[in-house]
Amino acid sequence: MAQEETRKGPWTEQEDLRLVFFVGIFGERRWDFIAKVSGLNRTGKSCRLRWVNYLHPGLKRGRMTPQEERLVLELHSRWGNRWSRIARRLPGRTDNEIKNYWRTHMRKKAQERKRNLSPSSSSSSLCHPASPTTPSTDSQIDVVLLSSESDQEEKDKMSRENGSSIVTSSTATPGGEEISVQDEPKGYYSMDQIWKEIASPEMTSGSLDEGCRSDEPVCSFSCPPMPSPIWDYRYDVDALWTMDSDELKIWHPGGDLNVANFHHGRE
DNA sequence: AACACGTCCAACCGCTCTACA
DNA sequence: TTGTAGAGCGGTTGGACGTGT
Repeated sequence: MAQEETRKGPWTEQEDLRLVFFVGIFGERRWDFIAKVSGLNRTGKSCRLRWVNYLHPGLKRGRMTPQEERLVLELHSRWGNRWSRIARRLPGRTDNEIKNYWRTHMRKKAQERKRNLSPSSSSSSLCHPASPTTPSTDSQIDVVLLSSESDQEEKDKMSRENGSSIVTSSTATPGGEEISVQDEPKGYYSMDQIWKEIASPEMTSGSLDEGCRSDEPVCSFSCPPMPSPIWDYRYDVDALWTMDSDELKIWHPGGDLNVANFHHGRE
Protein backbone atom coordinates (compact mmCIF):
# COMPACT_ATOMS: atom_id res chain seq x y z
CA MET A 1 0.00 0.00 0.00
CA ALA A 2 1.40 3.34 -1.01
CA GLN A 3 1.62 5.33 2.20
CA GLU A 4 1.84 9.05 1.66
CA GLU A 5 5.20 10.35 2.73
CA THR A 6 5.33 12.22 6.00
CA ARG A 7 5.51 15.93 5.47
CA LYS A 8 8.40 17.93 6.84
CA GLY A 9 9.42 21.54 6.79
CA PRO A 10 7.47 24.70 7.31
CA TRP A 11 3.83 24.50 8.21
CA THR A 12 1.21 26.02 5.97
CA GLU A 13 -1.73 28.06 7.22
CA GLN A 14 -4.04 25.23 6.32
CA GLU A 15 -2.04 22.81 8.38
CA ASP A 16 -1.97 25.21 11.30
CA LEU A 17 -5.70 25.67 11.18
CA ARG A 18 -6.30 22.00 10.98
CA LEU A 19 -4.01 21.27 13.86
CA VAL A 20 -5.62 23.93 16.02
CA PHE A 21 -8.97 22.48 15.24
CA PHE A 22 -8.06 18.93 16.14
CA VAL A 23 -6.23 19.94 19.26
CA GLY A 24 -9.39 21.77 20.21
CA ILE A 25 -11.26 18.54 19.88
CA PHE A 26 -8.88 16.06 21.37
CA GLY A 27 -6.83 18.22 23.64
CA GLU A 28 -3.07 18.52 23.92
CA ARG A 29 -2.49 14.82 24.15
CA ARG A 30 -2.21 11.80 21.92
CA TRP A 31 -0.21 13.62 19.33
CA ASP A 32 0.23 10.60 17.16
CA PHE A 33 -3.48 10.11 17.16
CA ILE A 34 -4.11 13.75 16.31
CA ALA A 35 -1.56 13.54 13.54
CA LYS A 36 -3.35 10.57 12.08
CA VAL A 37 -6.93 11.61 12.50
CA SER A 38 -6.32 15.13 11.30
CA GLY A 39 -5.09 13.93 7.97
CA LEU A 40 -1.95 15.99 8.36
CA ASN A 41 0.90 13.99 6.98
CA ARG A 42 2.99 14.98 9.95
CA THR A 43 4.39 13.04 12.83
CA GLY A 44 2.87 13.42 16.25
CA LYS A 45 6.08 14.98 17.39
CA SER A 46 5.91 17.53 14.67
CA CYS A 47 2.34 18.38 15.56
CA ARG A 48 3.16 18.74 19.21
CA LEU A 49 6.12 20.96 18.49
CA ARG A 50 4.12 23.17 16.21
CA TRP A 51 1.43 23.51 18.82
CA VAL A 52 3.72 24.12 21.74
CA ASN A 53 6.04 26.52 20.01
CA TYR A 54 3.73 28.41 17.76
CA LEU A 55 0.03 27.74 17.95
CA HIS A 56 -0.60 27.60 21.66
CA PRO A 57 -2.98 30.43 22.56
CA GLY A 58 -1.04 31.54 25.60
CA LEU A 59 2.15 32.28 23.78
CA LYS A 60 3.81 35.62 24.10
CA ARG A 61 5.43 36.96 21.00
CA GLY A 62 8.06 39.55 20.57
CA ARG A 63 11.22 40.46 22.32
CA MET A 64 12.09 39.48 25.83
CA THR A 65 11.49 42.16 28.40
CA PRO A 66 14.41 43.19 30.60
CA GLN A 67 12.72 41.39 33.47
CA GLU A 68 12.43 38.22 31.46
CA GLU A 69 15.98 38.58 30.31
CA ARG A 70 17.21 38.83 33.86
CA LEU A 71 15.09 35.95 34.94
CA VAL A 72 16.46 33.81 32.17
CA LEU A 73 19.94 34.71 33.26
CA GLU A 74 19.19 33.91 36.84
CA LEU A 75 17.44 30.66 36.13
CA HIS A 76 20.09 29.54 33.71
CA SER A 77 22.67 30.18 36.37
CA ARG A 78 20.79 27.79 38.57
CA TRP A 79 19.70 25.10 36.20
CA GLY A 80 21.93 25.34 33.19
CA ASN A 81 20.36 24.40 29.90
CA ARG A 82 17.13 23.16 31.37
CA TRP A 83 15.15 25.19 28.92
CA SER A 84 11.77 23.68 29.48
CA ARG A 85 12.16 24.17 33.18
CA ILE A 86 13.15 27.76 32.70
CA ALA A 87 10.30 28.24 30.27
CA ARG A 88 7.82 27.15 32.89
CA ARG A 89 8.82 30.19 34.90
CA LEU A 90 8.28 32.49 31.98
CA PRO A 91 4.63 32.28 31.08
CA GLY A 92 4.06 32.62 27.38
CA ARG A 93 7.60 31.76 26.47
CA THR A 94 8.64 28.44 25.09
CA ASP A 95 11.74 26.46 25.77
CA ASN A 96 12.65 26.81 22.15
CA GLU A 97 12.31 30.55 22.32
CA ILE A 98 14.41 30.84 25.42
CA LYS A 99 16.96 28.49 24.03
CA ASN A 100 17.26 30.51 20.86
CA TYR A 101 17.37 33.70 22.81
CA TRP A 102 20.12 32.43 25.02
CA ARG A 103 22.17 31.22 22.13
CA THR A 104 22.18 34.57 20.41
CA HIS A 105 22.00 37.17 23.13
CA MET A 106 23.73 35.55 26.01
CA ARG A 107 26.53 34.07 24.05
CA LYS A 108 27.15 37.45 22.57
CA LYS A 109 27.04 39.11 25.95
CA ALA A 110 29.33 36.50 27.37
CA GLN A 111 31.80 37.16 24.63
CA GLU A 112 31.62 40.88 25.22
CA ARG A 113 32.03 40.32 28.88
CA LYS A 114 34.97 38.07 28.33
CA ARG A 115 36.60 40.79 26.29
CA ASN A 116 35.94 43.39 28.93
CA LEU A 117 37.06 41.30 31.82
CA SER A 118 40.44 42.20 33.07
CA PRO A 119 42.35 39.46 34.93
CA SER A 120 42.10 41.38 38.19
CA SER A 121 38.37 41.95 38.12
CA SER A 122 36.63 39.46 40.30
CA SER A 123 33.22 40.87 40.99
CA SER A 124 30.25 40.52 38.75
CA SER A 125 27.75 43.19 37.98
CA LEU A 126 25.17 40.47 37.89
CA CYS A 127 24.70 40.01 41.54
CA HIS A 128 23.26 37.09 43.27
CA PRO A 129 19.87 38.00 44.63
CA ALA A 130 20.63 36.28 47.86
CA SER A 131 23.31 38.82 48.57
CA PRO A 132 21.28 41.64 50.03
CA THR A 133 24.31 43.69 50.92
CA THR A 134 25.45 43.91 47.35
CA PRO A 135 24.83 47.35 45.88
CA SER A 136 22.20 47.48 43.22
CA THR A 137 23.27 47.83 39.61
CA ASP A 138 21.49 48.06 36.31
CA SER A 139 21.96 44.42 35.69
CA GLN A 140 21.14 43.26 39.12
CA ILE A 141 18.44 40.70 39.20
CA ASP A 142 15.38 41.91 41.02
CA VAL A 143 13.30 39.00 42.00
CA VAL A 144 10.33 38.08 44.03
CA LEU A 145 10.77 34.92 45.95
CA LEU A 146 7.60 33.00 46.11
CA SER A 147 6.59 29.42 46.23
CA SER A 148 3.93 27.43 44.51
CA GLU A 149 2.42 24.09 45.32
CA SER A 150 4.49 22.26 42.79
CA ASP A 151 7.62 23.87 44.05
CA GLN A 152 6.66 23.09 47.54
CA GLU A 153 6.50 19.47 46.56
CA GLU A 154 10.00 19.60 45.22
CA LYS A 155 11.20 21.46 48.26
CA ASP A 156 9.62 18.95 50.57
CA LYS A 157 11.16 16.17 48.64
CA MET A 158 14.51 17.83 48.76
CA SER A 159 14.22 18.59 52.41
CA ARG A 160 13.59 14.96 53.04
CA GLU A 161 16.55 13.99 50.97
CA ASN A 162 18.98 16.57 52.18
CA GLY A 163 17.65 17.51 55.52
CA SER A 164 17.91 21.11 54.44
CA SER A 165 15.39 23.86 54.25
CA ILE A 166 14.88 26.47 51.62
CA VAL A 167 14.88 30.09 52.56
CA THR A 168 12.79 32.48 50.58
CA SER A 169 12.72 36.22 50.46
CA SER A 170 11.15 38.73 48.17
CA THR A 171 11.63 41.85 46.14
CA ALA A 172 9.51 43.62 43.59
CA THR A 173 10.61 44.73 40.18
CA PRO A 174 10.26 48.36 39.23
CA GLY A 175 8.06 47.39 36.35
CA GLY A 176 5.57 45.79 38.66
CA GLU A 177 6.15 42.35 37.27
CA GLU A 178 6.68 39.73 39.85
CA ILE A 179 9.57 37.49 39.25
CA SER A 180 10.41 34.95 41.81
CA VAL A 181 13.42 32.93 42.60
CA GLN A 182 14.17 30.93 45.63
CA ASP A 183 17.44 30.87 47.37
CA GLU A 184 19.41 27.83 46.57
CA PRO A 185 20.31 25.80 49.59
CA LYS A 186 23.21 24.18 47.88
CA GLY A 187 24.83 23.60 44.57
CA TYR A 188 24.21 27.14 43.56
CA TYR A 189 26.18 28.71 40.76
CA SER A 190 26.93 32.39 41.12
CA MET A 191 26.68 34.62 38.11
CA ASP A 192 30.41 34.92 38.14
CA GLN A 193 30.70 31.22 37.89
CA ILE A 194 28.20 31.07 35.13
CA TRP A 195 29.93 33.70 33.10
CA LYS A 196 33.13 31.86 33.52
CA GLU A 197 31.43 28.75 32.30
CA ILE A 198 30.05 30.58 29.31
CA ALA A 199 33.36 32.10 28.52
CA SER A 200 35.20 28.84 28.77
CA PRO A 201 35.33 26.93 25.49
CA GLU A 202 34.96 23.60 27.18
CA MET A 203 31.69 24.51 28.76
CA THR A 204 29.29 21.69 28.42
CA SER A 205 25.56 21.68 28.67
CA GLY A 206 25.44 19.46 31.68
CA SER A 207 28.01 21.28 33.68
CA LEU A 208 25.54 23.41 35.51
CA ASP A 209 22.94 20.86 36.14
CA GLU A 210 24.53 18.71 38.69
CA GLY A 211 23.80 19.76 42.17
CA CYS A 212 21.36 22.49 41.36
CA ARG A 213 18.25 20.68 40.50
CA SER A 214 16.72 20.60 43.88
CA ASP A 215 14.19 23.38 43.75
CA GLU A 216 12.48 25.59 41.27
CA PRO A 217 11.99 29.30 41.54
CA VAL A 218 8.52 30.43 40.87
CA CYS A 219 7.70 33.16 38.44
CA SER A 220 4.46 34.92 38.84
CA PHE A 221 4.62 37.21 35.87
CA SER A 222 1.38 38.97 35.53
CA CYS A 223 1.53 38.87 31.79
CA PRO A 224 -1.76 38.53 30.01
CA PRO A 225 -2.08 35.64 27.62
CA MET A 226 -0.85 36.74 24.26
CA PRO A 227 -2.40 34.88 21.39
CA SER A 228 -0.08 33.36 18.89
CA PRO A 229 -0.37 34.71 15.39
CA ILE A 230 -2.80 32.17 14.14
CA TRP A 231 -5.16 32.84 17.01
CA ASP A 232 -4.58 36.47 16.65
CA TYR A 233 -5.57 37.14 13.12
CA ARG A 234 -6.77 34.03 11.43
CA TYR A 235 -10.10 33.57 13.01
CA ASP A 236 -12.13 33.56 16.09
CA VAL A 237 -11.48 30.16 17.57
CA ASP A 238 -15.05 29.83 18.61
CA ALA A 239 -15.94 29.97 14.98
CA LEU A 240 -14.51 26.50 14.72
CA TRP A 241 -17.28 25.24 16.90
CA THR A 242 -19.95 26.85 14.86
CA MET A 243 -18.77 25.44 11.58
CA ASP A 244 -21.29 23.35 9.82
CA SER A 245 -20.57 19.83 8.74
CA ASP A 246 -19.78 20.80 5.17
CA GLU A 247 -17.05 23.11 6.33
CA LEU A 248 -15.68 20.43 8.55
CA LYS A 249 -15.51 18.03 5.66
CA ILE A 250 -13.10 20.41 4.07
CA TRP A 251 -10.96 20.06 7.15
CA HIS A 252 -11.07 16.38 7.09
CA PRO A 253 -10.27 14.83 3.75
CA GLY A 254 -11.94 11.57 4.67
CA GLY A 255 -15.16 13.43 5.10
CA ASP A 256 -16.15 11.20 7.99
CA LEU A 257 -15.55 13.72 10.69
CA ASN A 258 -18.54 14.50 12.74
CA VAL A 259 -17.83 17.04 15.40
CA ALA A 260 -21.07 16.32 17.16
CA ASN A 261 -19.60 12.99 18.15
CA PHE A 262 -16.74 14.56 20.00
CA HIS A 263 -16.88 15.86 23.47
CA HIS A 264 -14.60 18.80 23.33
CA GLY A 265 -15.21 20.15 26.78
CA ARG A 266 -16.00 23.65 25.69
CA GLU A 267 -18.95 25.64 26.78
C1' DA B 1 23.31 46.94 -6.20
C1' DA B 2 25.79 43.14 -4.43
C1' DC B 3 27.86 40.78 -1.04
C1' DA B 4 29.13 39.26 3.65
C1' DC B 5 27.91 38.71 8.08
C1' DG B 6 25.02 38.41 12.11
C1' DT B 7 20.53 37.53 14.17
C1' DC B 8 16.25 35.31 14.67
C1' DC B 9 13.43 31.48 14.87
C1' DA B 10 10.94 27.41 13.10
C1' DA B 11 11.69 22.81 12.72
C1' DC B 12 14.00 18.37 12.97
C1' DC B 13 16.70 14.70 15.28
C1' DG B 14 18.00 11.67 18.74
C1' DC B 15 17.76 10.62 23.25
C1' DT B 16 15.45 10.11 27.80
C1' DC B 17 11.52 9.80 30.66
C1' DT B 18 7.03 8.02 31.88
C1' DA B 19 2.90 5.40 31.92
C1' DC B 20 0.87 1.29 31.14
C1' DA B 21 -0.05 -3.48 29.89
C1' DT C 1 10.11 -6.94 35.95
C1' DT C 2 10.09 -5.95 31.26
C1' DG C 3 8.70 -4.19 26.80
C1' DT C 4 6.49 -0.67 24.25
C1' DA C 5 4.39 3.59 22.83
C1' DG C 6 3.75 8.21 23.68
C1' DA C 7 5.49 12.42 25.38
C1' DG C 8 9.02 15.57 26.51
C1' DC C 9 13.56 17.60 26.31
C1' DG C 10 17.92 19.54 24.68
C1' DG C 11 20.91 20.13 20.78
C1' DT C 12 21.38 21.39 16.21
C1' DT C 13 20.38 22.98 11.59
C1' DG C 14 19.02 25.89 7.94
C1' DG C 15 16.46 29.52 5.85
C1' DA C 16 14.67 34.26 6.12
C1' DC C 17 15.70 38.65 7.22
C1' DG C 18 18.28 42.85 8.63
C1' DT C 19 22.39 45.55 8.54
C1' DG C 20 26.87 47.14 7.36
C1' DT C 21 30.37 47.71 3.82
